[in-house]
Amino acid sequence: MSDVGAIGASRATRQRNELAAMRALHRFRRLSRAELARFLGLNRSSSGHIVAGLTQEGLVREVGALAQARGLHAHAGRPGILIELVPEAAVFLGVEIGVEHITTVEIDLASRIVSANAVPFAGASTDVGAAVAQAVGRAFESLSPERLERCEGIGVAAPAQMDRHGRVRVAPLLGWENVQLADLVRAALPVPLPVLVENDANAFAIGASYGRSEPHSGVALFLVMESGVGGGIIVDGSLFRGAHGLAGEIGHLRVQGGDAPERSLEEVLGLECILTDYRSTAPAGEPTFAAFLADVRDRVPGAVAIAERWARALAFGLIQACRMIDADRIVLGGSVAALYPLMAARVLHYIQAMQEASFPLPAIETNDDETIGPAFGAACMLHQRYLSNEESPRLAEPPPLQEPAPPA
Amino acid sequence: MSDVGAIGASRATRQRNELAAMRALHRFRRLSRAELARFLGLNRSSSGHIVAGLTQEGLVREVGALAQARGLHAHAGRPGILIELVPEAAVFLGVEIGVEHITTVEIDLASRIVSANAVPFAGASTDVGAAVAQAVGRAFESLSPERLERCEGIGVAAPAQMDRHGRVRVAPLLGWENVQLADLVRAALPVPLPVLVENDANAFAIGASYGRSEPHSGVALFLVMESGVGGGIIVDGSLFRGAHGLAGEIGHLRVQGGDAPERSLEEVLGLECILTDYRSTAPAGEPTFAAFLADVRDRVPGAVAIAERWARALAFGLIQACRMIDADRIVLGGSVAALYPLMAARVLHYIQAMQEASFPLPAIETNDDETIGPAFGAACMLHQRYLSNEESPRLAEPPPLQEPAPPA
DNA sequence: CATTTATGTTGCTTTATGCAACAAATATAT
DNA sequence: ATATATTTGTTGCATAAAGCAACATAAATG
Repeated sequence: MSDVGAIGASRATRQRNELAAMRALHRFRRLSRAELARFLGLNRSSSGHIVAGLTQEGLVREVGALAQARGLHAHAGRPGILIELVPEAAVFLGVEIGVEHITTVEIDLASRIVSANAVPFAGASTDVGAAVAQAVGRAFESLSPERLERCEGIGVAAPAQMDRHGRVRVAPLLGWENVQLADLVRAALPVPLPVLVENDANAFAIGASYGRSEPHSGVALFLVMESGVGGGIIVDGSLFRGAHGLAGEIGHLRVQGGDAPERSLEEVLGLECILTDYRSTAPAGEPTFAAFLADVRDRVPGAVAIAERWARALAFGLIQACRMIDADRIVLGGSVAALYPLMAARVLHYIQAMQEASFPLPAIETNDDETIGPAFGAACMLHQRYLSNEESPRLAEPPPLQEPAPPA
Repeated sequence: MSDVGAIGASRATRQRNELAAMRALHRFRRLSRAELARFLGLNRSSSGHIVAGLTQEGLVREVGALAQARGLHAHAGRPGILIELVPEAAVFLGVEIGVEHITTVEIDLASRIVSANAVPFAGASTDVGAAVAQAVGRAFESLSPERLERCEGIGVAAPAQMDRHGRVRVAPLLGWENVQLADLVRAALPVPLPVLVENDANAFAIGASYGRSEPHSGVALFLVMESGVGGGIIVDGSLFRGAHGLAGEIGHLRVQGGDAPERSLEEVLGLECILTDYRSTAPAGEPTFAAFLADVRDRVPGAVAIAERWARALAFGLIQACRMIDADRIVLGGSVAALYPLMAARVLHYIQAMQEASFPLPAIETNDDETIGPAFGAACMLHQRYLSNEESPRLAEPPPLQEPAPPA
């Protein structure tokens, strides 16, 4: 049953407040008990109790006797003892099953990357079972027994349409269809663990928006532009999946061609289209994307024309998207995103030309943190779930062992 | 500060659980204490305490000694005493400031319409202050003193872009610009009350989706097609506003014209476009929409051609929208929606023709409940807020009066 | 050095939920 | 009709979490 908003026994209240405290510590890295109390709206003594409990569970600790903000805006008063999450207290795994690679990431309780890894993988020619086995195997390969014991879940990202129950409707790039992916993953685990699966673009969006100290309150659209174009929408810090997990799939928008028949935006914005066009322009040898970028930078007319077309299509897509979801922040990722800085002015020009002035313009950035990707996002999903109230693995723990009451 | 997930003192817990109980009673109309306990995940005795408290506050009552489901699936066991909300316990007002009318609605604690009213109004030629004064005046006009005392808020809907602080950026149809609408409304109130303002399409969407016993879990897109075309998105039962309250504004999508220059979908789908085209086709006298509908029904070629163009544009718009927000339910409202039943097959045909088979199709309905409109939705917004935990007016009440503790 | 200010801790109080037991009211079986 | 089973509503009592107030502590400030 979904959350109906009721609070149960005292212990449930404490559980909830402990998780709220941990979320606050995750967000702000370090807080004194008093700051925590203020942020949570609780009494200082309650905050102290909660920290004591979490400390005993090994989930938080006092950071070396460091004290409060000195220097600028120095306070009078006794400095607080800063508390932080114990990073080693938990492990979350993320895997991306891509078309060409399997990428694995391990993050800790502070949602920081402990290790990351990528290996080549023949996605299109591997059947689901083998792919999952290989991916899960990779994820657990380098996990020491102690960390395995601390593992709180694994997330799997793949270029697939999946519903909220972990069933894959169809994954054209991998040749999957109608697969209970979550169950397959569960079956492949060395130990029972919480499992989440998610579309790769959605996972990317989560990863790219997770853990900022001030979660963007608004609507952010994350695009991943490679051969295909995927997208994910983050609303007030959490993923908007849509009814079937397809929200934000901007790549399938119909693009208006004054000349050609309808095409999907993906066919215009994607790497393949760019390289095909580039090949016909520059017959010399190898039409790599890097060479194309260089040509655009050097203002080679043919390349510039292609880039111009790209910019116009991107502008059109972003406008259509913003009409619907009213995003105020757009983040471009994937290798093709490198083209954006060269064409930013043109894209903005087209955007302004195509819409009335009263419509608020979103901020457009490129994602330059290369460590962030679907695998990281998949791990973050587990991290987020672990720190959330609903269906938290911790809530599913057996009731805390109590010493048998001494006979009175 | 937004909700950080922490729970305060015992009294806050009770408050929260009381509200959860009221939400459950709103959703299911009548529940026994035991059913309520099961639904909330609380103990039966706790449920009893909560019901006792709410009864004393006059918010719920036992419905005449009616008992449990007899007849089909009859139970053994003592029948429960059904509890229901006391409808008269609260009043919520909703007003729509339209271009041609001011509509007012009064609903009760069960979110049922107590009274509704509409008067002609010259929206475009009235300044904001006068419009607000007139609208608020209308809303309170027929409210008896007792019900005024029970009034828990007023919602105002208008065809305007507004942010989440109640500021209107621009409202072309009313000639407003940069107005602090919420403040104006507050100033016009006879007594201080919670105020919410919302875009009319968004308010319509809330009204059309509110109070169903099983809130649609998924994404629903509500369209209002009149002279203009507005839209609102409901996700799992609550409004998705977007970053600036513009989400779902499908009317401003760019439509691909094989022939004409770019147009907004509104210009193609709206009443005006239809009537203009119709006028040029049927030169005889008065080109009303009703006449147009009749002609379409009679298969008059000129009218059918217009309707066909309309169906194609609608299909295009819906597909673009569903690409972005992945809706699984679409509800068409406004007077133009009457055209849909005649063209449903064509619209579906175009939709299927325009997208690949793997994309799940949304269900499309027309809204035929004429009582539902932006004014009702605006009132529902207040109702929803009243029963929600965040910023509930009830939480802002002064602490319950306690008899001074008898000196021990 | 005294003062001010803020932190962390410690008993004690308040209060909401859980539990167990019981009476009440109905369906079902004998 | 009677007995049994089942479910409901109520009532004390136990548990436990948060609030409150007071106090010792530790720094900044004058």
